[in-house]
Amino acid sequence: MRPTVHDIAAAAGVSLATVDRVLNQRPGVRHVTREKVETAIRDLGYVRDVAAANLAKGRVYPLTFILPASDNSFMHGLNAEIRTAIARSATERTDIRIVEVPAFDPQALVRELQTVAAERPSGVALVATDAPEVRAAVDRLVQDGIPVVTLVSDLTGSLRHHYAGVDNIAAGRTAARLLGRFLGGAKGELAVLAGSMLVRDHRERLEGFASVMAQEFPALHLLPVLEGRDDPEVAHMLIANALGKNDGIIGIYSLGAGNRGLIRALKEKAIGRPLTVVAHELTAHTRAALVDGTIDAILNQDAGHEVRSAIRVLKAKADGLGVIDAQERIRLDIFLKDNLP
Amino acid sequence: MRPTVHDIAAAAGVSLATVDRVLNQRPGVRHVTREKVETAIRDLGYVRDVAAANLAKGRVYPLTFILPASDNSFMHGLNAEIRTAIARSATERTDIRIVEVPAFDPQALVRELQTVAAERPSGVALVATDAPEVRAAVDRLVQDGIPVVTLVSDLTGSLRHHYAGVDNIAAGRTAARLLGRFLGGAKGELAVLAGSMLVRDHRERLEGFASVMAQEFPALHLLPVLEGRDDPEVAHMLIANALGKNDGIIGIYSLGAGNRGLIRALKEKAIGRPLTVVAHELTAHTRAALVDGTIDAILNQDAGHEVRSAIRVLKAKADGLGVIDAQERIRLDIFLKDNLP
DNA sequence: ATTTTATTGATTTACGTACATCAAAATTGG
DNA sequence: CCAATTTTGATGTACGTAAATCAATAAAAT
Repeated sequence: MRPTVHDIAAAAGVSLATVDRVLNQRPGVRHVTREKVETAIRDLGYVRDVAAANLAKGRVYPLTFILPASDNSFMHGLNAEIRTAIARSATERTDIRIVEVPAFDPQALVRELQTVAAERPSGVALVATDAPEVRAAVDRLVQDGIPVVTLVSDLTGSLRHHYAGVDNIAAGRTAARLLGRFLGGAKGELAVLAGSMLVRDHRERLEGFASVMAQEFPALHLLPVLEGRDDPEVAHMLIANALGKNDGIIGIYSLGAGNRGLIRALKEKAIGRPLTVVAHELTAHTRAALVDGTIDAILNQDAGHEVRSAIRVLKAKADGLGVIDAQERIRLDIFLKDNLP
Repeated sequence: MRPTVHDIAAAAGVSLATVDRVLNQRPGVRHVTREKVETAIRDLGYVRDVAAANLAKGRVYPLTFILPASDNSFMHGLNAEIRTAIARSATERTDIRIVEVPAFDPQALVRELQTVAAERPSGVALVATDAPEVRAAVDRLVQDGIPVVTLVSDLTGSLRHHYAGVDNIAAGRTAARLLGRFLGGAKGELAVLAGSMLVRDHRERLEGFASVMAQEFPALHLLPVLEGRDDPEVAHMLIANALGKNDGIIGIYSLGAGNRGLIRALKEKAIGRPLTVVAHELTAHTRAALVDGTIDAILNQDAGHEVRSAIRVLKAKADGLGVIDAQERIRLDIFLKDNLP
């Protein structure tokens, strides 16, 4: 049987009230007594029954998710996953709120972080915009004792407790090797379509991609990055244009959103032309394109996993508990047409 | 605030005891009364607080994992993951037992299932051997009201509640496409190394592999399957032998265990020879081989995820609750040297 | 109409923890 | 050494549910 507070009290030779004071760091316990209790806790291997504790406290976890107000499939999907999690709130004792802030606007994000901090939620998850002032604002939250996890886009160098997202450098490297190997030693040019070089995850993907290409596939030459602002229309224009005037393009890496435009351009301009395409994010559009052969591979991060992981981690941190690292690692999914879910 | 049993009692105009009788399907409630209570439950959207219920019941979930006594890295890893889960038993209210049975022996598995059934655990997870008598034994367990999930290897057509493992046909298809694309249109022969064709997952992987190869890569010719019995020594002998007498082999698909022997054979016999290799299961050996270029891609199933998923599902089923399907889907991991965890 | 049986209500205890209150004991300061 | 203060103990209530007991009522059988 697992030890209870009663066992601790008996073992330490103190009363239940004292054990409670130690456990919940309430004042009024002498140093030596506190140590006796802590020793007993360690000796018996006591772990607080979180379910019972939460019941007694009537605890709920108010969590705030701060997302950029971007209009693309991925963000819509992320939003939907959070709303699904909200639907489970009753059973999970969470009280989740979604806040949207203008995309790519550090100031707005900082202001929102301050507003959120004032509400003292049990935890905050945010899609980080990579800027020093955001880092500072996050650090302030953490120092205030509020657990923070970054979602999808990390904020390295900050004090955030956890990052629920994929390793984007590895993603770029993986894309490069897939593309390089699929092209089987052919010589030619590669177009790279990104959302914006101002976003950290896009920069990182490009960095990983370029480095593997340079080292291992010298026969493939990278054209200057096309910035589609994650907008299908812009992406369409850029890709159609590039394919139109450059016959040497044999491969495309789309590392951002807005793939709807990319796919349309491919269907118009690349008929009968051998083109190997690797894109990010599995959506209805990219999925169809993968099945019909327009796209050769899709790299994906599972938004549902990211959201559930963020919630688990925030709850655990709020309770001062550890997490199962392997479980919280967000994996890079590689989809070919054969292993679609 | 979420409704409690008291609210249900008030709404239905009955006493707490009656609500309890309905909720826990105890006898002594008239049909009409039962319906009144059930209506109130539905109207108020009552969901039982599982944490409080478990606390009151002092509930633990005795779970039994039945594994084949196979001596390969994957089974060792699976075993280790279950032991890790056992270490979390205290906080998760589980009481997990591992039982080993001779591998590939339906009779032994059936006997064990009967023994286990007699102990009436809250749930059973088993690595299924595909045989009619096993199916029947599993069905008996399920009809007895004991939740059953298959682990790693499924038992289609049985009444098992859930399968915690990957889609092996998709895995084989994916391997075929990776190998085919990496070989870039070259013409030649492919060696396939399996454990045993008596195991369902191996048969399925081969089936998927062969079908994509036949349909989409006609220039590649499959040699007869080599059965290495998941044994490194046998695998080494078979592969060394095949490479020695067939110069036309340009690719290898290893769909079972025993990759240590495969890797050794490759290092001895394939120096300077262009060979594309796709293997299953990420272990210390295959990982090193992927990094040094001996293997080109590894397909993997995360044993930790499988075990945690099996436990979550068994607990949920034992409580008559639903599961989050997307969360319980075991994904096929594709590892290139760039996205290793 | 009376007995038997089936339903229902009322009430209590328990699970493990949190938290509050008041009294008792120990320690500290002067 | 006494008073003031700090520390500790004892005890009770609460959280939402489970489970048991016993009394009370209703319905069915005789």
